[in-house]
Amino acid sequence: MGRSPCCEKAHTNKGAWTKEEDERLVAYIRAHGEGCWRSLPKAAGLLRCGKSCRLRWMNYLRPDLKRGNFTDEEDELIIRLHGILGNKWSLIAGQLPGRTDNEIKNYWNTHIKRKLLSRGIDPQTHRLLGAADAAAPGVAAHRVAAALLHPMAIPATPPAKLAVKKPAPAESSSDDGGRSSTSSGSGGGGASTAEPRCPDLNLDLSVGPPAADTPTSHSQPRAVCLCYRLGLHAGEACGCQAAKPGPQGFGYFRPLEQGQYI
DNA sequence: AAAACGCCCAACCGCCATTGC
DNA sequence: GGCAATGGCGGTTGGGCGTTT
Repeated sequence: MGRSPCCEKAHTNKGAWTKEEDERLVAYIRAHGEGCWRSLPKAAGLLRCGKSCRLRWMNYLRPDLKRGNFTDEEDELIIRLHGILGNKWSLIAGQLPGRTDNEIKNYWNTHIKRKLLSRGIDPQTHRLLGAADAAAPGVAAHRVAAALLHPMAIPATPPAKLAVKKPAPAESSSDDGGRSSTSSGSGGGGASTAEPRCPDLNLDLSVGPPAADTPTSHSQPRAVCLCYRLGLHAGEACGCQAAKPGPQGFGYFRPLEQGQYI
């Protein structure tokens, strides 16, 4: 069941953008804002597919983008977030102001993977390379790797899929909003289901040595609830908002401020 | 100096989720 | 409820550029 192409490829440019195309796109968005990407190319006089325009704007032309090398702090943050979120580049990008998912993805593939490998850590699983077999039941070797990376927060396994849905359709995209509202603003899907989301994340943020018998029992349980960051407040749809570090052991973290990192 | 090689990153592609009719 | 349109995301590709031989 193939889908129709997003545009008439016969009449669209491909490949690198020219300066003139960039200027047209920027001028149009400045005048009209980010609107319907489908119709934007025609309205802006561009022979480009709408998706291509969106990508160009998001990844290159947006005025709030931070260019230049990643700092060591950003490096470590990406590593830690990847440990929590897996290849959810848009979610990771949501935690790094001025960075795009594409940029982070590229940076991961070109730099961080090698960096982790040089540390003897599998970049995909965040486990120590070759140590998984030796791990005793319930004592995952990657916790050791996680501890090497950072004293907190590496999950037992990256979540296969975060149950993320837009909490409310009300706010349309604005500035970075399209991305951040979809990414960090999502997660409200839980609002429609009684099923607690956070336990699904399987966040294992133990710091000390885990209890030998059960993987989920920790002497000093500690976890980050991303629900808050994802836009859930006051107990919406989250089993962990009970969240006093109580029986469930979930800590409840404030959303990050600008320039503040996990 | 030139060819070969490797790296980096912008852009494309295909799929999935959401929205509107 | 079903379908099509659209937006968004993650994986992959390929051209440009710097480095090595």
